[in-house]
Amino acid sequence: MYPNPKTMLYHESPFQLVIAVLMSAQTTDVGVNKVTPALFAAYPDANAMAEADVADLEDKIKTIGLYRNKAKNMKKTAIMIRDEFGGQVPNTREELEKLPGVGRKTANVVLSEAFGVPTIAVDTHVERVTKRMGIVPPNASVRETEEILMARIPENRWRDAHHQFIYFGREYCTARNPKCRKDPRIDFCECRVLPQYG
DNA sequence: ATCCCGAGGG
DNA sequence: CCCTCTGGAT
Repeated sequence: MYPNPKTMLYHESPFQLVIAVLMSAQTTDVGVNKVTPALFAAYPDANAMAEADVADLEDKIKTIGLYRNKAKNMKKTAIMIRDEFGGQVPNTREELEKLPGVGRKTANVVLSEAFGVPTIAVDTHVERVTKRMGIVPPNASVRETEEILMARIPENRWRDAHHQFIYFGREYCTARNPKCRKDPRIDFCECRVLPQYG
């Protein structure tokens, strides 16, 4: 199931991936993909976005959540990549997390998608799905969740597993009204009986 | 712990 | 109406 998993975020370079993932916080990838074509047409790389007017960045991404913070962080990130990383997106987690608006989850996505470094980025879907499945204890932090999953899953499958959890969470093991509740094939998922998942 | 924050779904 | 969406900074 879920063959050839990859990010759904539109991008044509590591820089565009950083910006797209930065924008995806608390926002659907469909919503991000709706604004990135025009955004990247105007500002295709770090040098261009570093010179952007923040008000214009806001205007171009206005339809996504948290857009003011994101527009500000996008410009700062572009400037930092231009001035401190020689115009190239850094390929270590430590450097990536120096970029404003880039935390561990975003850095992990960029590392695995752009640079082939195996990671498991823990987002809202990964956390919900793995906790419901019982792979991760309910009270585990995001960081603990990542470590438990890395210990449990072979390294060469980390990247795919990340996407598979997300697809499964999006389409089936949804936050509200999970499909398992009405699926006769499923009789093991605790969502069926535990009211807190209803 | 709180804030940011629009679109889409139920 | 309310909840959720590939979070991060303070």
